[in-house]
Amino acid sequence: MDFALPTPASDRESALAQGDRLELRLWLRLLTCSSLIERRVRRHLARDFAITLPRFDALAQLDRAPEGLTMGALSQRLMVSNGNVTGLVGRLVREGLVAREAPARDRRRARVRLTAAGKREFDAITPAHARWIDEALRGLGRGEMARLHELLGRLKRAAQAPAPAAAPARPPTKR
Amino acid sequence: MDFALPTPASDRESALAQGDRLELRLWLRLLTCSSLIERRVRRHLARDFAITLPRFDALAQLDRAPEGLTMGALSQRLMVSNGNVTGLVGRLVREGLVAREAPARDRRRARVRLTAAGKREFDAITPAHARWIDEALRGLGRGEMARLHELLGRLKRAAQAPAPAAAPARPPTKR
DNA sequence: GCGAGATATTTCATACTTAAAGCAATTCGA
DNA sequence: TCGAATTGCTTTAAGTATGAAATATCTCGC
Repeated sequence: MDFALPTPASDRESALAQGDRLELRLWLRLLTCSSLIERRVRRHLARDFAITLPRFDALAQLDRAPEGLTMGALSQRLMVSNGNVTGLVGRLVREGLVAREAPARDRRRARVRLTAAGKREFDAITPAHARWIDEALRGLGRGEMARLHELLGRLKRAAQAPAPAAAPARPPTKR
Repeated sequence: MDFALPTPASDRESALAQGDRLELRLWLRLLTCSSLIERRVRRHLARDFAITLPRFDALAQLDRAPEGLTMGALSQRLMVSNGNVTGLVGRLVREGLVAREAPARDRRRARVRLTAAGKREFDAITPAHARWIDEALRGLGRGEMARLHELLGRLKRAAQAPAPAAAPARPPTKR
C-alpha cells in the first residue's frame, strides 16, 4: 500500500536554495499565488461562460464606468499596453458586447462602453465570479484577509515608485 | 497655480464600489502587485539584457536543476502549459542557452538542461535581478515582508485546494 | 492662420499563452 | 503477448501581450 502524502504541486518556489533572500522568496510566492488564482478564474470563465479572462476584465472595467472609457483609460485600468487594448476591444465589438462612440470634441479619443448585451453578459457572470474568488480564498480568516490587503497596499505603493535609473551592468546585445 | 497631488496610477482597483467584498478587493490588489513587479522586471530584462521574462524564468528553473528537467517538470515549475514550454525551450535551444539530452529509458521524456552559455547568461543576470526585486520591495520592513510571506503561504495553500465542482450557472455557449 | 511639438491611438513584428487534438512510447491486465 | 489505456510531449488555432513605428489629431506660440 502507498501511504505517501500528496506532494504539493511544484512551482517557481520549489527549487529555492537555503541562501535565497526573503525578497526573492516573497516575490516568487506572490507570483505563485496570483498565477494560481488567475488559472482558476480563467478555467471557470471558459467552462461556464465561454469567455476569456481579458475579455471579462475589460467588461468589468467598462461596467464600472457607465459614461464609457477612452482606450487609454481602459489600458491603464487593465494595466496592459495600448496596442493590446485595440485588439481586445476590437474583438469585443465584433461580438457585440462593447460599442465605440463617435467623440464630440477630440476625435482622437473615442469612448468605449458596454452595450446592453455586454451589460447582460457581465451581470450574468459576476455572481459566479465572486463565488470563485471566495472559494480560492477559502481558509483565510477575515482578519488575515484584512491584514494581507493592508500589507499588499504597502507593497503596491512600493512597487509603484519609479525604478532608480541604473547604469546597465552590461550593454544589451542584439539577440 | 496647480496644487493637485499626483494622481495614483489607475488600475483594476480604481473603480471598486463601496459594496465590493473584501475577497474581491484582496484578489484585485494581489493581481495589481504582481503585475507591477512583473512589468518592472520585464522592462529591466529587456533593456539591460535583451532577454524576455519567460526565457529568464526558464533559465532560473534549469539553473536550480543541474541534472536537468523533463519538459513536464519544467512546465509545472513555470506554471504554464505543456505546449507553451515546447515553444519556449525551442527558442532557447535555437539560441544555444539550453540543450536537449537524448533519454536513456523512456524515450518520451528527454531532459533539458542549461548549456555553458546558458549558465553564463543566467549568472550574468542574477545579481541585477536580485537588485530589481529589492528595489521593487523597498519600503517594506523585514517584519512586514516576513508576515506577508507567511500570509501568502496560507493563501497559496488555499488557492491550491481543488475547486468544488459546481453546476454551471448557465450552459456555456459557443462564441 | 500655420507650423512645431505634444497627445491618443493603431499598426506591425514578434513572442507568449492556452486548450484541445494528435502522436508516439510505455504500462499493464487478461 | 497483445492490445487498450495511460502518459509525455508536440502541434494547432485562436487569442493575448509587448514595444516601437506610423498615423492622426490637437494645442500652442507666434
